[in-house]
Formats: sequence, C-alpha cells, structure tokens
Amino acid sequence: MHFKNHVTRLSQYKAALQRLDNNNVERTHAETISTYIGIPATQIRKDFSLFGIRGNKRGGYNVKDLLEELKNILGLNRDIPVILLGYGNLGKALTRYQGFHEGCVRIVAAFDPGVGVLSSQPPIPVYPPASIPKFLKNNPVKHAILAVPNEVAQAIFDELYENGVRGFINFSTVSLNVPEDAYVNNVDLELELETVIYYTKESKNKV
Amino acid sequence: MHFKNHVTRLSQYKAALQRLDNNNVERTHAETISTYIGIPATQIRKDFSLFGIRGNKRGGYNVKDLLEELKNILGLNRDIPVILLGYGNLGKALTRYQGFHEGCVRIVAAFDPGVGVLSSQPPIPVYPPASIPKFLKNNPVKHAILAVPNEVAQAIFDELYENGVRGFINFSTVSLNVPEDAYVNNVDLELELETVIYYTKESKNKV
DNA sequence: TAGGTAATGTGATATTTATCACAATATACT
DNA sequence: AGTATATTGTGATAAATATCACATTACCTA
Repeated sequence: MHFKNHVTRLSQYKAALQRLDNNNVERTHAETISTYIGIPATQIRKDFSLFGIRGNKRGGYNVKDLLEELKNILGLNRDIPVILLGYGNLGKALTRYQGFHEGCVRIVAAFDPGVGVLSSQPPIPVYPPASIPKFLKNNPVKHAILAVPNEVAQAIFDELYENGVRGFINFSTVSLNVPEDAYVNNVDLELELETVIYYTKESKNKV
Repeated sequence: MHFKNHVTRLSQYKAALQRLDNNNVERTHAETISTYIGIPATQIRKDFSLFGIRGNKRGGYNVKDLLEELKNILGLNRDIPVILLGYGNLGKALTRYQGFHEGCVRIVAAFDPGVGVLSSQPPIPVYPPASIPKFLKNNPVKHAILAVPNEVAQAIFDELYENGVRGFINFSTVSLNVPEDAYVNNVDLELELETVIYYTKESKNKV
C-alpha cells in the first residue's frame, strides 16, 4: 500500500477544515466536507476510518479536533522548515505563494548562483550554492524544493541528500536517481498542461 | 474509465521519446523507456496496447514514429495557444518555464490588472483583465492557466468559460465550480509539499 | 425515558489499475 | 533455409482503490 491518494485526500480535508476553522465553524459533517471539495462523503468516512479518526455518531466532527488530528497524521503539527534551490522566477513565486502562509510550512532560505546580482530585496535569505553543506550542518532542514535547471538537478539533489535532506519537490523535468530512503514528488507543469489538453480535445481517441 | 493515470504516463513517454529523438536515437524498446522514467516495461507495453500503438516484434519502436503517435493521441500534433491569467511571480515563471519551450504549447498572452506598472519588458503581451472577452473573440484560445489570487479565481474562470475556454490549470487553492464540458486540473503546491512531508515523517502512522 | 432520526463506521462488493506469464513473431545468425 | 532469441502484445490474475449497504449509536423530542 502506498497511500498516495489517501494522503492527497487527507491534505485536501485538512485544507477544507482549515477554512471552516477560519470561518469559526465549530462542528462539521462528512457531507459538508464532501460538497466543499467534491469527494464522496462515504470516501471521506472510509479514509477517516482507515487512519483511525473518529467522529460523533450524530454530531459529526469537531472542527478544531479534526483539524488537529489531520495535521498530526500528515506530520504538520510543528513548523516545517524548507529550503529552496534556485531563486529564479519560479523560486520567487514560491516564496510568495499564498498557500504556504496558512500552513506550517516555511521556506527558510534559498540558494542560487546569481545571489550577487539580485535586483530586489528578497523576503528570505539567498545564499550561493557553495554554502549548502555549511547551512545544512547548522540548520538540519529535511525538505527541499528543487526549482533549478535540468542540467544541475541531479547534482544538487545528490548534494542535498548527502547533507541529510530526504523529502523533495522536483520542478525540473529530469527523472532523478533517488535512494531508497528519500522521497521525491515530481511536479511537471508541462505534463499537467498536457493532461488538460488531452481532456479537452474535440475528438477523444476511441478505446 | 477516466484514464488520468494513463494520460499522465503517455505524457511521460512522450517526454522520454522527445529526449531520445533530440539525441538522434532511431529505435528504442520498452525496457529502455522503462529505465529512463522508472515505469515497468510491461506497463508501458500495456498502455501502448490500450491506445493502439504498435511496435516491431523484435526491433522495438521507431523513435520518430512513436513520438508522432504519442503526440497525436495527446492532441499535441499542432501548436496549442494558451493564455495566462495573472502575471505575478508564478505567471512570470510560467512564461519562462523551459518545459514548455520544447513542446508545442505556447503562452500567447497574459492578463493582469497591474499591466500598467510592469517593471521589465514581458516576453509576451500583457493585457488588462477587461480585455479578456475581446481578446478571446479575436483569438479563440481553448486553454488557460489560472495563476490568480483565490478571491478572483471563480470569477475569472466563469468569464473565460463564457468566452469559450474549456481546459484549465488552476494554481489557486479554491475548488472551482466547473461545468460538465470543461476540464480543470488543480495544481496545489502546498498539497504536493504536504505529500512529501508525510512520506518523510520519521514515524509513519501504523495502519 | 422511550422512540425517532441523523449521522458515523465498516464489512462486503464492485471497479479500476497494475502485474504476470506466456504466446506470437520479426530479426539475426549459422 | 532453419533455428535461436529478443522483444512485443495481451489474456489472465492480482492488487489497490472506491462505492455501497446497512448496522450502530448518540442526540433530540415529546
């Protein structure tokens, strides 16, 4: 069992619960969450069951408690420092990405060879790539976002792995060589776009 | 059948084939592609079989032909114009995203309310949102990338849909209300990151 | 406090997706 | 030409995932 889908859904549930909590809603139900995010209520309950989340047989779920449980399961019950590799346009976008600000994920530093010629004042410290090992020795960060050119992706990955980073988002389009105990989530934007194109073709392929 | 996974894989195959072609490789095999992208050869052949792609029983596949077939299936056998909504950091990153340059997807214009105060010369024309209907009347683009703040995502979506756009990538974190004949691919970067965090937790939840 | 009901929780079932095993066949070799 | 072999192509099987049906239970009302 790899749980990829389950984990994705838990994350969606968490986001929904966060919004409910922001709106000061105190109790909710599987049906409510369902209409919120478009996942069948029975699927939601099954997922909760699988991960040991219990509600109240008639009162549904307490929003704050459920949110807390989901965060615990996802490992989001504490601040997660993340480093960013590559401070180009994508890197800049990520440092300002509103999705991260609500959660407990925080980009603490970026590394980019162009550090000397940055035009504007970055919102996080940006260091030259040479200082990666030293930084990681002082700040044992476990997660990294790879927003670097394809040519250097594997080399940067290896260096980060050497220095203890184990979880990665990879925005480059090379398929990295990854040791057993690391986890890489590839986000290929072209691929995402091509999926859209396939599903909006006038004439789908008959299968 | 929804084929989401199949289509994603086809897209990966296409990318691999493109690289093989760039390196002037003439023939290839399921096994080769497999080691390239880490998908079992038998899965690859099954996918090909499902979409009617045939190889040569001993010579494998002709790279150029296979690439062409994959492009046909994915609807990538012609230039695909795409518009970009929101020319913030993410928008800028996307216009320069190297993944798109190889393929046939081309971002032809962006729309952003801050169009008047752009610092540098953008590589594509940037128009105010008010001109969306007129633009789409003159340029019947079918695909859009939503890189706008959550608050306006649904409104922008509705306007685009009204004007004929049917395929979307949505980078905002709201779950859009989508008519039957449109397709939205939600790319939630926080969710992607949370997946990574889950899989790199020291103590996984026992299930 | 007893009955009605809205919700959960989960075993059973169906569907989807991936893997396996091997038959078929095109090429290479002798 | 005939045999060996690499590789495809696919039915059968297994595994994963989602849905259904309904038993259970906590709350509400009278």
